[in-house]
Amino acid sequence: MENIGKILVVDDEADILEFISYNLKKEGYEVFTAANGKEALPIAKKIKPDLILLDVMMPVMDGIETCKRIKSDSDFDQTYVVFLTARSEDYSEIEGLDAGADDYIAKPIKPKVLVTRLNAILRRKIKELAAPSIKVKDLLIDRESFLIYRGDQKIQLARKEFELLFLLASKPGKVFTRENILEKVWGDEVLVVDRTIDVHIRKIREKLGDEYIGTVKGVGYKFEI
Amino acid sequence: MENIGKILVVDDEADILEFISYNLKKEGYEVFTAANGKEALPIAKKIKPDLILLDVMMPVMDGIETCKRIKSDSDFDQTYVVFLTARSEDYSEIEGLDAGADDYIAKPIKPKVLVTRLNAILRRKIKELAAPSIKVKDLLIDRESFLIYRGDQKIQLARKEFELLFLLASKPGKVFTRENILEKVWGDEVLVVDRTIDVHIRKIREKLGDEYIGTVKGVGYKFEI
DNA sequence: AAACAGATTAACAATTAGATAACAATAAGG
DNA sequence: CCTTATTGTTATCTAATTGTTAATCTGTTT
Repeated sequence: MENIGKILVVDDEADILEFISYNLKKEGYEVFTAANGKEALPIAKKIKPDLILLDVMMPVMDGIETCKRIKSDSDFDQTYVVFLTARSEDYSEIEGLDAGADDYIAKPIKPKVLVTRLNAILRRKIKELAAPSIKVKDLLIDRESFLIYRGDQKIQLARKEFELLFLLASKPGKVFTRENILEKVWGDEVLVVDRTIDVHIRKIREKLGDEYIGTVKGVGYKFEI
Repeated sequence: MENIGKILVVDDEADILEFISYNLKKEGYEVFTAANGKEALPIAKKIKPDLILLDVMMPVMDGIETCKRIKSDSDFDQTYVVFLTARSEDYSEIEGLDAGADDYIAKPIKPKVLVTRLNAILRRKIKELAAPSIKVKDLLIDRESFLIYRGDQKIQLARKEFELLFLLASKPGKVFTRENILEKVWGDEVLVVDRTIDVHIRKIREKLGDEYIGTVKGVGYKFEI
């Protein structure tokens, strides 16, 4: 569960703080905590979290206000803000998104949901920050245009195919297990069957030729060096 | 049956404690015991067990709570937690896995099942922690790519062959008995005949040459230093 | 040297994993 | 809303891996 990402959790209730903290740590995140907005800001400044999980209702400085301050600070351009909101206070949902939040999660919090959503958000972020293009062998795999260049030939892959190739090519030679691939390309919200991967591999091979992706029976696939 | 692994067993019933303890010791594990969660934590802190076997229903501090505390402590990142749960309380199964348990075993406990499951779990763990590549003699045995490099020559082994070579090479010079090898490479769920190992050894020798794996008659095989 | 124990080896059988094709469901675009 | 492309599933086929058996070989012991 090698997972990158620092998360700052802000809530005034110690129980909830602990509960969330525990669940996120389990997932492999580095977790920091603060009891209210006022406390949170300096901590955030210091640790530069990838994501801030913010309770809307807090004494001293509420979530909305905190979010506004965060979002107006260019230090936090790369930081996602996710609100925690009681289901009934749907008004805060609106206002929260107005204040610049990237997502919100309703209480009561279910660990699975929490983890899944945050994983999804952070995966998106990581992907955006990832190298925009990879050069391997005679290929240029370009995220910007979602095209594969070989010499002056342009090859168009469908999105999933592209992501899959991109993953394999990100570490040529390394064997990725199907589990690996599912987690990285599909994410853990989705449930797809192993054969699906095989089929996408085949599609890629059809378009590019067989020489790029190798099969290691009983283990997985790799980009051939 | 030189088996690595420290196990802490936590249950309030002395009978069960003794029963489990006896069966695990027989298997070669170092076994420690505690009567409840409160007792267990300091012991766990001290001995750093590889696995904690935790009864769900206990006075003083129940399994779920204990598990949560364990899992929120980074000291125990490398520790597996397995629940013991009466079949009927299937609710605890859910909650237990939520609390971060890695597996659970239903009572009534059958020694075979217990031992088999724990072996499997610990084997997985050991594999995860294993070095990704081994250099011996003129070989580089690489888990990332599942390839053997000799100079700039790449040699592809089938999976079982690879695992077998990897095992032997993980401790060059040490003689592994067939029993050893079966346990580590095949796992004890599977039942294969001894000659199978011989055949795999032969296949490896065919691909790599005879100079790497030595036979110690009446004992087993080793990687020649 | 005969008898034995254990290892090697070849030939074969069983199993399993992956490739592939055809199809179904879903999403995207006009 | 219809059409098309993408994405996902399933069933079948193929090939490689894995496992078994039995004959042979090697070395040891008596």
